[in-house]
Amino acid sequence: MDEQYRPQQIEAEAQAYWQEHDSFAAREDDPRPKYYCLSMFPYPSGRLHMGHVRNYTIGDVVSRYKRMQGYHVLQPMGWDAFGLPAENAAMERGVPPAAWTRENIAAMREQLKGLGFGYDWSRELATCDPEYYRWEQWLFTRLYRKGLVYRDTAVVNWDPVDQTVLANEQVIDGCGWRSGAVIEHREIPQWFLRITDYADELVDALDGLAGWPEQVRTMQRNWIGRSEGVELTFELAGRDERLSVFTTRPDTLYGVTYMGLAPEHPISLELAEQDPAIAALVEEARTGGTSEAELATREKRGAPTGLAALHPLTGERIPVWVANFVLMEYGSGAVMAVPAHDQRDWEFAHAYGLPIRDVVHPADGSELDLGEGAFSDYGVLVGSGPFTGMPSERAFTAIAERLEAEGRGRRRTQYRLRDWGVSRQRYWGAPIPMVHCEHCGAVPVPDEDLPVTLPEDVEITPGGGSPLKRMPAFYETTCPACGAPAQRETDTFDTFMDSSWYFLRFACAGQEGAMLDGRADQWTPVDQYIGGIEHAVLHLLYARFFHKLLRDEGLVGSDEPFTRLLTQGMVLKDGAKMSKSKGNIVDPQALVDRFGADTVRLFTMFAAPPDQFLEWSDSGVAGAHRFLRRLHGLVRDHLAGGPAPALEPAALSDEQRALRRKVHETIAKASDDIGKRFTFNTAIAAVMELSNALGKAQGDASDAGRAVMQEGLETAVLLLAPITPHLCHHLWHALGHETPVVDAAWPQADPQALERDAVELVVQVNGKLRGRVTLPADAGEDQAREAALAEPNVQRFVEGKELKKVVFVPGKLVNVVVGS
RNA sequence: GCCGGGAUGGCGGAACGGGUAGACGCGCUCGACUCAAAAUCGAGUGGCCAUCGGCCAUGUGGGUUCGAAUCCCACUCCCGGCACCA
Repeated sequence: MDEQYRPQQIEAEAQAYWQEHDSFAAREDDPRPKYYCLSMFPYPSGRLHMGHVRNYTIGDVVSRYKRMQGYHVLQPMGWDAFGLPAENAAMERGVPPAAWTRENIAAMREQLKGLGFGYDWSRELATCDPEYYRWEQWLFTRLYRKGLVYRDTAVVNWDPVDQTVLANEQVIDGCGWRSGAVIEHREIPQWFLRITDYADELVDALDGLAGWPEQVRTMQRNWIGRSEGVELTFELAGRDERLSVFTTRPDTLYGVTYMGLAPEHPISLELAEQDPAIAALVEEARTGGTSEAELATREKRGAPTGLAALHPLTGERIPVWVANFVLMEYGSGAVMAVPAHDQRDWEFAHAYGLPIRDVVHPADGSELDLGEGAFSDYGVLVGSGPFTGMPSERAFTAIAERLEAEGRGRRRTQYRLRDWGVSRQRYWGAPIPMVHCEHCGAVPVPDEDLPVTLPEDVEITPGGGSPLKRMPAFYETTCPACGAPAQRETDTFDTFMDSSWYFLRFACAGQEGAMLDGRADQWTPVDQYIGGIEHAVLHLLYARFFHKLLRDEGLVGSDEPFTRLLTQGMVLKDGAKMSKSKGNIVDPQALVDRFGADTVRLFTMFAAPPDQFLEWSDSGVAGAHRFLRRLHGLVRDHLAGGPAPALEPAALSDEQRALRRKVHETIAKASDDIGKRFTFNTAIAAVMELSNALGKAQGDASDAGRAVMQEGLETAVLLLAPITPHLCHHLWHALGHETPVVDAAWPQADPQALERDAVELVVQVNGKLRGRVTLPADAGEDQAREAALAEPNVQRFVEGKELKKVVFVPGKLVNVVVGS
């Protein structure tokens, strides 16, 4: 064995071994139970960043651990290859997006291999491959025929200078990032998927996702936002139109003191022609970014219309205002406002001096104070005509029934979730397989004409919009239905479409005749999915939706795609997210080159539990490297003594027995940490403790001592094998094993080795630590109490005081409670 | 603004169903080796007082409990998502 730890050499050898033996190929005919471990595939931006390294190290550790546990593991990798950065790079460097993307993929693939991740590369895919996106197009045409796809208008960010649609991230403070022009809202026709048809199932099934973090399930639940309420209509005095509003609080109906209209509402637009205040609101609503965050943080403003709505139960005249916080896109663009019982309505009423009328009082009879804000809890109704005195819950039903009986409203379930707009006015994405014909309308591209291939030899210019719109060779076609000249759709799919089913395609690699085949159900659902918390809602919701669409197409048998989910935290440097603009980027490749992949993997897993932030530390990396060097040295020094004799547990000294207990405690701890809790950092800490203990025992050259050392070193190597696979591959061979560690079994703790004959109890007086006592492991409460009270320092604090009680926690502590 | 999360020594973190706060690592200090430095190895390391030992301490302020980093209430700051970044 080499005197020095040489990671470059060791890692090259291990990687060559895995490649030569095809160690990570997943085969369908393997008899072992399957385990599908999936990490979110990357956008090929050019180089791996620390977030990737962290994500993929977690996935690889889980995969290798499961493999050692006897599972047949599928761990694939691919590329989420469509997206905006490729178009930006094309503009900046004049390289076509396809060429730029494929170069990036090649570079990043090499980086992943250099990190030693155990992927089945034979299943690699890139979403920009026509053989991938053709099936997405195929599915879209199926969904179209089923009525799950429709065309409607949607608002986009329009840059009037660059004459192009901008993404939300390209809008900064309401202005275009390149042109600086004030963004305008434009309504354009787009394709939508009816995700709302699946809203109930998507929200109900969350309860069954026991392997998902509660916070992600909560976020998805809130995102879908199912709420029960009443839709009711208000007549307008002197006009034919009615205002339809939705409320989740019909019990507060008698507290309505004004109505709110969205600035884009037809009535607002009509009044704006006469009323400058309303016109200003309409103008403001037409400009600036369209993101919810941007709209929601605008200062709440409004203007009176002079119109009056008639209360559906009392006939009272209620003033109608145009209010910029009412969104046209949700519901009907109108709301009823109850300032006493809704915080936003309260704030608006305060700002404009509108009346606040309380109609619900706290159920416990406490005073209602509306001076600081609204009271939005349920309570008991007051001043509500025949409903006065009812609790909110009963009034909800009673008022809803009354409105239904009078034909002025109906109960309805509303969702915050909106249908999924999948059209993008961009070039670098999968073409939407539709043809627009003057005679036949929108016609899906027939199966035999798929894929609609994206032309790759293009020039992207700033402000030019999608080059597809300038390519007659692409868009000029004939109608598949009537044969007349027609135009192809030039919009492309949202890239979330691409990433919503890739995990299924990995299972069916190489299938040319269908989107999926029987292998999909053999491998999926994914047993463990790992990725960033930033995908908690959108990607993970869309993927769940797609899985159900594919199920209903008969392509998969399961209801949900991901059994367990691990959401990993971000990698920070100096307390901030790594970014080019902050100049705090750490390049993983430079560290791999300097310390080796094992060091980078070890530090990444050691520095924090996976779901928390990871604060980057250069000296921490050096520390991880030192540990590996010490481990290498321990094995080297041990082997210098020749082969170790067989272990005879009965013949060990007390010290040897204690060391061996440490070995088996470490197995128990690391197994729990890695297998159940995913706290790799504490598993590593435990192995470090073991390694420190082994280092201290190096002087013991007796047969029994060397046998315990051999067992201890083998254990350390096995426990670290998923985390630092290259070094462990090397050391495992050095320790005398013919078969590679990647195929070794995960060690089991020996219950006999774990036995102790004495325990230390902590003694507290009134909850404060005052001493410790050591007792036989089988000592009972009486014995513990006696020993505790006899402890000299304890006596000092108990002396002369009334003994009130003694709390005994077996194996842990004795708490003596005394009077003062 | 709305939804979700976080805050523990000089730093990253540990404490797993309320029971020894600070495991493990980094950094720092001292010592060994060396002409010297680096590397390596050994010892120490929350703050304050001290002889055994004590007092204080887990973002802030309250509460529950024999006992709270952990549970409850109210806040502060930081972070993720908000539907066209991926």
